[in-house]
Amino acid sequence: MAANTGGRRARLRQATLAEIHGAVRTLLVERGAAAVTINAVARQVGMSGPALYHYYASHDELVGAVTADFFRELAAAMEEARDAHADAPAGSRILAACRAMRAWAIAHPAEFGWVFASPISPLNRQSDSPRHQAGQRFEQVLLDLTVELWQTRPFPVPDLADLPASLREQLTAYSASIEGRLPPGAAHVFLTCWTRLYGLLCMEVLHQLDFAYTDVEPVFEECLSGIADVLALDRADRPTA
Amino acid sequence: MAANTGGRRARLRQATLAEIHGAVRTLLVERGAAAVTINAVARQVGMSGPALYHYYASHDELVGAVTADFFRELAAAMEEARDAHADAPAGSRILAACRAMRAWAIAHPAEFGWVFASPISPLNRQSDSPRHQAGQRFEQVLLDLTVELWQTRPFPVPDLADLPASLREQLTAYSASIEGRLPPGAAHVFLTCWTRLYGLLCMEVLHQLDFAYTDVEPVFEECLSGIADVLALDRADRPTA
DNA sequence: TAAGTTTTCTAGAGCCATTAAGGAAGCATA
DNA sequence: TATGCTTCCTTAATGGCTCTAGAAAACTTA
Repeated sequence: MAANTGGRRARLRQATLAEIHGAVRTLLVERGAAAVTINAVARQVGMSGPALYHYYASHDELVGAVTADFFRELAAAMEEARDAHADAPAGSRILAACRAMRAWAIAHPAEFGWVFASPISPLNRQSDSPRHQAGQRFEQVLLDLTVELWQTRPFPVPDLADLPASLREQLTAYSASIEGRLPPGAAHVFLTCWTRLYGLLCMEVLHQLDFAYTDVEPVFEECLSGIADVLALDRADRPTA
Repeated sequence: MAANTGGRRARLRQATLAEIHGAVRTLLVERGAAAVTINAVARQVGMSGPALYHYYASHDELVGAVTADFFRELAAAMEEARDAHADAPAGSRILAACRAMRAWAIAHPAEFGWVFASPISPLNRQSDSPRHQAGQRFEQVLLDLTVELWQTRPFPVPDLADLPASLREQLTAYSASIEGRLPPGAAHVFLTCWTRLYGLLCMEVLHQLDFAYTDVEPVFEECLSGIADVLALDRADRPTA
């Protein structure tokens, strides 16, 4: 199946894969998730339905592969924002990365919905799936930045003794899972910020805020401002949008 | 189509509708959303697929009708929590209703996922759809409680002049849409709390927190505690879980 | 009992995912 | 150059799905 990575055959295969991914995305954006069927994708790239099974073993796998693309694209957008001012303090780069995340979501609502606001099939939840891998790289971006902030300018953390035992244990486990790069208390702050950000974007994309807001942007900025408070960022570290 | 509401036919029809709703729910809970097909539901109630079209015009409409059930059930659970201690201050009843919301979500994850964490079809977004109606009743619960709190023990609100113009306009519009029961500043506080609560539950249900938490309960309690702070609730108004 | 209404059925069109079996073309080796 | 392996693609077929159409059955009412 997997040919030598350099040959002509391999290059053709890569081109076909790219075309397939493009067709999936086009269908998703223009006609919705339900329109992304194996048959429709195959038609779009000019082959018969079953031929697609030479590239992906199932519909789920195809969806997972393209979703991984989206994760990588989103991560790249955030990394670009992060690195645009490499000399700026970590705090302002965190906010820049968050804004980049929302900007990508606004520019690509269909893709964002697929990435975040849709149930993940069991296949794609396996830790060796491309989707899971790409998701981890994405999570890494904000985590890395938070670690950097923690090391250069530690933010206030709650007293572990004040937290319920169950939460303390979970935070300790999570801290260990990121090789202790953040101690449990700092991990708690990180996760709190992450939850607020992610929750708000999820709701926006799922149209759960439509009943009150037509433009979520100022709400998002207020959320960022809350995050900046929690992370004790200087006023100087808070570029205004 | 619609018979006299009292007759024997009408009663039979109601019974069949109830049986259909029950079958949908069973399939959803036991075999997932993808298993809820017109054919499977019909098989479950012992009729042929097309017969179901005498009750609902489409798969979407059926899903919307059952989702409306779930909204009503959730709203009822919250109302029950709210009314369990009718003499308690509004603040503690708000927290009780929030806990009831999460309790229902935990007890009925599949249903909750359908209600909140799934894209809404255009049909069910129409304001005359049962789903939309039931959703409004649900939203009412926390809104009513917040209005009561605002009237009995007003919480601090931000200075409108400090908010961006766009947000101010949207809040004014929202305040008008609820007949001014909350002024724009109070509406802002309400929506902020609502967003946090909803966002966290959404993420929990969508398994977006699995990478860090195995048990979200203490995280939820912390979120509630934050809400209690924003609403300036007394310590006495904060029953511990 | 006769007419009308409501419910249900079968048949079928047109999708879908997926599997099976086989043909054509590229490519390496004898 | 001839042979055989690999890759890519095809058609055919299975069994599911939504939804439509038209006929039959059941029940209500006059």
